[in-house]
Amino acid sequence: MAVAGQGLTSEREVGVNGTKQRIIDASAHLMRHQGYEATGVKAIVTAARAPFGSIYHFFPGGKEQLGAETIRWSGAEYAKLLPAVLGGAPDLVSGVRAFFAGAADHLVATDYADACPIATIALEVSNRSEVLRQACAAVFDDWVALGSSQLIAGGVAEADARRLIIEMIAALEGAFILCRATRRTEALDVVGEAAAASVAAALCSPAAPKRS
Amino acid sequence: MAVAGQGLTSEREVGVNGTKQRIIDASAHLMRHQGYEATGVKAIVTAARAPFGSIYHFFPGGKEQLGAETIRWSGAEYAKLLPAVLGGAPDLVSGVRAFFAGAADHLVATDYADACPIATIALEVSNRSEVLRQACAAVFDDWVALGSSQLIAGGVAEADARRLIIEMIAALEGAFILCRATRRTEALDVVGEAAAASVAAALCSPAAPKRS
DNA sequence: GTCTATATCTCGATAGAC
DNA sequence: GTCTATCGAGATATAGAC
Repeated sequence: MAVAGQGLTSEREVGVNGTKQRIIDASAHLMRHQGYEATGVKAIVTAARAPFGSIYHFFPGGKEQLGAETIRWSGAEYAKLLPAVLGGAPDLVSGVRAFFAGAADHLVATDYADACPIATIALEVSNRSEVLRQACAAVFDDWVALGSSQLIAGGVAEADARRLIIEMIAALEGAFILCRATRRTEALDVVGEAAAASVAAALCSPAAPKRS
Repeated sequence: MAVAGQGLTSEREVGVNGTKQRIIDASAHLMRHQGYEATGVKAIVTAARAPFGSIYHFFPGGKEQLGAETIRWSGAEYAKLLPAVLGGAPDLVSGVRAFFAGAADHLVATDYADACPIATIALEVSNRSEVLRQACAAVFDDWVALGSSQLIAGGVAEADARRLIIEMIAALEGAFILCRATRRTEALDVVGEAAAASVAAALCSPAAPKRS
C-alpha cells in the first residue's frame, strides 16, 4: 500500500480556503485529468463554486495566467510527495520503490485519471504558449534539483544524482502515459523496479562509472 | 547524426496521395505538435487543402473517428523507425543509442515540436474517449511487441525483452516531455545512455535460465 | 469584491447545391 | 464526391449592477 495518497489536496481541509485557492484547486484537478485545452473556465468556476467573474478578478491574464499558476502550484504540491515518501522509508532504495508503488496505487484508485499533474499540459502547450511552457520547465527544474538533493542525502554520489533523477522522472512520466492508455499498471511496475535497481547500483559503486 | 529524419511523411512524396490520406497526414502533423483538443477540423482541412465537407465524407464518425485513424496511422509509421534505425547499426547497443540520438536531433530540427506522435493525445483523451484511448493502447501494445522481437533478434533473452522495451519506451516518452518543456535535449541524452547501458547489461548477463 | 448578463468568437457538425 | 453556407453550442472575455 502507498505511504499516502498522491492527490494534491486530499489530506487537508479545503473549506477554509479562499476563492482564489478554490479556483486553483479546481483548475489543478480538472487539468490533471483532461489537460489544459479541454478544461474550460466555466467548468473550473463551477467546480470551485465560485462566480464566473472571479476568474478575471483574481487572474487578470485570463485562462493563460490561471494555467500558469495552476502549473506552479500543482508542481510544488506534487514535489512535497518526494521527501514525504522517502522520509517514511527505511532506506533510499525502498523509498524509491514505495514512490512508484504509491503512484500506481493512486492511479488505480482514481480510475487512471490522477497521474502527473502537469505532463498533459506540458505536451499540449510547449509549442503554443511560451508562458505556460516556461511554467512547466520551472517545475521540472525544481523537481530535478529537489530529487538530486534527496538522492545525495540518501547516499548517491553527487556526480550520479542528476542523471539518476532525470532517468527516474522520465521513467515515471513515460510509464504514466502507458498506464493511462492501457489501463494497466505494468509499465509503472517495470520502471519502478528498474529505478530501484539503478539507485541500488549507484549506492554500490560511488565512483562515477565510465561509459564509452 | 540521425540515421534518418524521424518525421512521418517527410521522405515520401505526398502529391500523389488522395484526399483522405492528405487529411490524415495533416491531422497527424497538427496533433503531434499541439494535441487533439487544440486541433480543429477546420485547421486540418485547410492544411490538407481539402474541402471542409470531405472530413465527414471520409470520416462519418467526425473528429473522433479521424482522431482514431490518425493515432493508428501515426503509430504504425513511427514503428517503422525502429527496424529502420536498428537495421542500420552494427549492433543492438549502438542501434539503441542511435535511436535516441535521432529522436533528439529531430526534436531540435523541428524546434521541439516533433516528439512522440501520439503521447499528447493519449494523455488528453484517456479519460474522455474510450475509442481514442483504445487506439492509443493498441499502438503502444504494437510497439512493445515489435520492440521485444527486435531486442530478441539482437540477442536479448526472451525473459528480459518485454520489461526492457517497456523501460525504453517509457524513458523515451518521459524524456520527450522534459525536453519539450525545457527546450533542452539533456533528458533524451541521459535516458539514451541509460537505455544503451541496460541493453548492454542484458546482453552480458542472460538472466532466468531458459531451456531453449 | 461578488456576481450576472452578455458580447464575440470559434468549435464540431449538417444541409444541400453542384 | 466536391464544395459552400450556415447552424447551434460552446468557448473566452467583458461590462456593469450590486
